[in-house]
Amino acid sequence: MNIGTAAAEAGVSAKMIRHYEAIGLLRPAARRDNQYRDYAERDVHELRFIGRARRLGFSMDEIRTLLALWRDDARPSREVRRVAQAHLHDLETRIGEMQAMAGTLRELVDHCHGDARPECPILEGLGGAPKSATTPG
Amino acid sequence: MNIGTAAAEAGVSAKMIRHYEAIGLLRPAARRDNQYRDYAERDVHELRFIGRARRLGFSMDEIRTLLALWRDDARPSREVRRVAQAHLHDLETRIGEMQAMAGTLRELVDHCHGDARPECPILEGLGGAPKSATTPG
DNA sequence: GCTTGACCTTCCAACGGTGGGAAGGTGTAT
DNA sequence: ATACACCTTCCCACCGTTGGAAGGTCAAGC
Repeated sequence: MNIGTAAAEAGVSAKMIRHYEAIGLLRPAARRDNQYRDYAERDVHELRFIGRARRLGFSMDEIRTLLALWRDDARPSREVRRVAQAHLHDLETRIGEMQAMAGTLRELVDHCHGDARPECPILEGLGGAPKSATTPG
Repeated sequence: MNIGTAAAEAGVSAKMIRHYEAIGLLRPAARRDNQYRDYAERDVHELRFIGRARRLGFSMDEIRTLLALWRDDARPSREVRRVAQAHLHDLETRIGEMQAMAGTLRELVDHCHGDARPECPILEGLGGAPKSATTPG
């Protein structure tokens, strides 16, 4: 199966497949006489694994680890769980940070009239005084 | 004031200040005789603006727009609000996507025993069948 | 045959935002 | 004088992905 077909079946771009191979995430694909990469069902399976992991936000390094565990029939599920949980924690942290951003931003947006007048709490919030001390009385 | 001092006061790295200048986000800084960049209070003010906007997740392009509006005393607050709201929407979308990721991941993690046994719903979830059709009965 | 178009190959560069570091000049304190 | 902290410009790296150039190959149609 050509790289394009494998890509379509796995839900990953051909470009990315070559990239994954280049960075050593995947073993070099088999080649036909014409140098075309040749993929079998099990390769597609692996690519699909990568695609799903990416879609869950795992980093390439994490995926590298997960792939190794996946290939090892005797891995302890403990190790897989550890990787996944670490990433989940990471995700939750980032979500929290973004929610804080969004909260602050929403507050600013909510206080802005959004009309033709120049007064704008958003810009004031961004450019305002750094410390609450030197506010003139 | 030297770039390091300005950086410290504004909460932005000196490296970044030079970068912002290089990409045209900031007007070229004044130079002393020794070629050192020289910053005044109002420059620091501007840098602080950028730093805050970055911390709220605005892109460089959005900040470029916001800076222009900020400098224009006659801008309609409507325009500022539009930019901020668009970014807020963007943030919320991304938060939603990450929450979806986290939700799926948590489900997988919760179903994994996480012990010495190799059975692992996490890997099964990542590598499992793509379509519900060809499941052998 | 010969052309067209879709596919494949490798290689190189870009994005956004930040940081690291080299190689050299300058300021200041002792 | 010497040490050290700071400044300058420059180029490179990260991450994951995409785009394109320049060329080879295959399958179709006429």
